Amino acid sequence: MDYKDTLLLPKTGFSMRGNLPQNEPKRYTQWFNEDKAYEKMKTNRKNAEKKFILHDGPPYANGHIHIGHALNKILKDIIVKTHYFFGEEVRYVPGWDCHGLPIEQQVEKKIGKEKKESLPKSKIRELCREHARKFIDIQRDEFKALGVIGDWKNPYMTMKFEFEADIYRALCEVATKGLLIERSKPVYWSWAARTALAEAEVEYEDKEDYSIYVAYPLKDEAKKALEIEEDANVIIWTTTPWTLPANMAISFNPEEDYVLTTDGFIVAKALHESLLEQEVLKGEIKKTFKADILENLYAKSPLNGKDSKLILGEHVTMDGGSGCVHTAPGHGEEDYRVGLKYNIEVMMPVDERGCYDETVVREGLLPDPESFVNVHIFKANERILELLGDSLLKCSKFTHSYPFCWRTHKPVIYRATKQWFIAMDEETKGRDTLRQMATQNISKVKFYPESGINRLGSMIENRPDWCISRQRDWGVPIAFFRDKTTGEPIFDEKVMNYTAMIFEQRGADAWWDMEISELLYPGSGYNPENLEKVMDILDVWFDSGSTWKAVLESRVYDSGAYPASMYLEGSDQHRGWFQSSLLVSTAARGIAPYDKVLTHGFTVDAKGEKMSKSKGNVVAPNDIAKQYGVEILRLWVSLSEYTTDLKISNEILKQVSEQYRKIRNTCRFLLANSEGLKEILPYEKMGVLDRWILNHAKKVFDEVEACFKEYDFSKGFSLLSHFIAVELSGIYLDISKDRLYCNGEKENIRLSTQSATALITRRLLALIAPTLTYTVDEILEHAPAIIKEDMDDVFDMLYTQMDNIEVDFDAEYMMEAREKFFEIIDNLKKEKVIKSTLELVLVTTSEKVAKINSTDAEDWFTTSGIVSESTGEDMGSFKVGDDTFKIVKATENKCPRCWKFKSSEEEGLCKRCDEVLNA
RNA sequence: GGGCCUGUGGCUCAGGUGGUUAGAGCGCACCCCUGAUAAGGGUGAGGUCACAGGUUCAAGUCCUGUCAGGCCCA
Repeated sequence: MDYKDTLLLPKTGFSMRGNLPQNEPKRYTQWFNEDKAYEKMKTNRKNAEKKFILHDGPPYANGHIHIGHALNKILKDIIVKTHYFFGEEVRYVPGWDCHGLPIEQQVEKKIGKEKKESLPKSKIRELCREHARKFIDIQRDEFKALGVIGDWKNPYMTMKFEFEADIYRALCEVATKGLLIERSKPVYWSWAARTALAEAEVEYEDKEDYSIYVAYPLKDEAKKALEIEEDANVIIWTTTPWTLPANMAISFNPEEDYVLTTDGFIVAKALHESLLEQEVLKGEIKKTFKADILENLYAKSPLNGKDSKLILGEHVTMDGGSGCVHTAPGHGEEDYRVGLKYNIEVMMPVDERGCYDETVVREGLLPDPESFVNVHIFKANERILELLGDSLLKCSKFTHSYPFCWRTHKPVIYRATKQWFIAMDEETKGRDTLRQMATQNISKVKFYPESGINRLGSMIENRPDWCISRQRDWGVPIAFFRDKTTGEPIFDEKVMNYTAMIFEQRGADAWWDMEISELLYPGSGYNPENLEKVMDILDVWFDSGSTWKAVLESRVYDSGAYPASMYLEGSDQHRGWFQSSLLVSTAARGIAPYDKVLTHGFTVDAKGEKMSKSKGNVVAPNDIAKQYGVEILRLWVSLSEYTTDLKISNEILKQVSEQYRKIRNTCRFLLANSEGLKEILPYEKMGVLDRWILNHAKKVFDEVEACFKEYDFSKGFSLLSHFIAVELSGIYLDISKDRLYCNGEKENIRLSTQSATALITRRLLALIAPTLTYTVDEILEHAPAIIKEDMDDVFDMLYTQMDNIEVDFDAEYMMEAREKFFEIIDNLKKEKVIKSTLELVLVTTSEKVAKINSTDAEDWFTTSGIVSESTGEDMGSFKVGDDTFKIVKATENKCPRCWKFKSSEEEGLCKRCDEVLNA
């Protein structure tokens, strides 16, 4: 007779394999239908004690998403859900960054430069808007395909009218605090196109230039500092003679040695030899000194006799030239920076066409200055060389890589123009400086990982004033009026409020479309004739830096509150969004916009190298979803140490798939084994093995919970995986089979195991739900009532801690015994002496074993008995402490039903099975 | 070149304030089961803790330097 049918074998509709790539999209579609999942999450936690608000950092609305986006959004989703399944109210409103140069360039590429220039600004902006909208739709679908849940029905976009108005309002707040200033700063300038260029609009090409060494005589004070009477000249080197009229200073390296030569020249010691070889000078070293003794003294320009300040700068290198750097703050980024430090005026004698203007006359920058006015700078080089006369120590030509305009393909120049800045070090209206306030605010933020505070802190400490103006079309205008007669901007609150109101209704396009008279509120008292519009737009970092206001504070979004609980982005955003948001929020409100900042690293390939198209090691999220399933990608995120670089490759994904399979199958078995249970057995009626696993699970789950609450998912999942593989699947489920399969349906011994299984399953599912939301949802569909309770789907789940129950079971001792037992068993099996441990009986007088119920004890080792003495054939023995365990062959017969060797007669049922069948 | 960070078996990760033969899971090899079966179980082999110095009775753990990699600047 086949007794198989009399057993209570596992039964479940939950399949072993998930067919994730085929099945995931269907479930996701249901979740996102009418934002059902997100709405349910909001409803279920209404008025929860705690609230967690994740404020989304906006991706740029251009292109498809890559694996980095996927990591970012999945991690956000896991964190939001972690808070959710632990019982908190959550908010997550995703958003997009829409303005900025890359989109403008895409549009220009599409319609061509000529057409772009002929179209009205509002038309171009409309095309940019279309482009952004198209990619927002694409990316939104791609993010949803990753199972990321949020307010997809009403995401934020920085180009929405209300949003543009709020960005502008944030700017007004900064202005009102007195932190908005105008100053000249050099930018890339295409004289051919008469426009400022962004970094991305510059291409490098070869260009032939002069290489000249020029002598600048020291003034008396400087000579005195050097303790010399005779004349001495600082030698500078430059490739752009035309910038010499704007020379304001000479920079020395503060660390390096400088020398005075016998022929009266001053150069860096490290370069003296090379200058001798080039025959720039002939003298030997007469005196060595550090440049700080010359600091703030003067040399004289050989061109115009004006003072040139001697200053110190870290940017001065020893890899060429003379170690004494010609410094013209109007014509170079580094020159400008060091100039700021020494309070040096920005001289800018070149107009937008690249010609000298009246400045050269007014300031006397050249001899016979009138003859230079309207002369193009590149045509002035030769005349300037001539004017230098004997001061020109050496002149040659060479070819080097030089920035060119990407449209006109003409060389560009650095040219100082008026720009808008947010002042870092201005003490206005009785407040600390922005830098001080921001630094203080950082100290109140909790960083994950903690090193983030150093990174953001040192950036705030060292950054220059924030230049927020751009000379572009696709952005929020710096919409201020300027008084034509005084040149002063008008920061009148009523005027600004009215402008903001217009933007809210018509978008920022109004700034281009409407007349000044229309933009002023009726009865403002200003004369439109005497006003002009500032036509610069805002740096897009200011846009995203304002999202705390435009999203968290806005009534347009159900986004939670300001400040947010957390900002979460890649570590590159220390430079970007974390900083811009901190500065705008601190400037406007005096506080940081976030309580916590969490950063993740970048995705790299198996070798730890960055992904690039040229290397061909790029992994696309969609390919992973199609090959492995989104759950695998999500599990990869949870298993990875995200604070550092994250490696991803086929091998790694395969490994993650194995882990997923283990989790899935264990859950399957858990479901199958708790099937049919009506209610949880009271703890005091449970068997010792069941009490042991409950006790152990409690310890593990508590620890996992603590890890997850600190966002340490990889550690939490390691603990969980270990528990699932070793104690749960490896031991407990294996040793429970006899009790579950062979005993009667209503027997306590069976109900006890089922109860422990159900209690563990509920918590286990809630712990993995933030990561494997899809899988848990699928599990619940097939879960028996005792696990499912009144839940409709995964979103009804709530994690609760397990009860603490005591157990009189020395797990460490019993584990050791089990390990030693199986060491011997392995040999017995390999030697073909036995096939199954059920053929064996253990003989021991161990007190620790004696106090355990004998059925539980034999199940622990999966043997047919544990006795204190036996006459069976000796198969080996082992010791735990002082206790001896002897392994012997079972002397009774194999029960055809339960396979234990406990039957008194051949082919006869054992006592237990007999009772079960005849009950 | 500067700032921040990372480097433990094939893979993913543990290793408070330095202290026994460096741990785990996965993978791999071998074996068992066929009543979780495109599952389950057992045993085992894998590590110069990137490298080189130093501090110390003692260093994966502290210090210095080098190399490799990442992000951000210049």
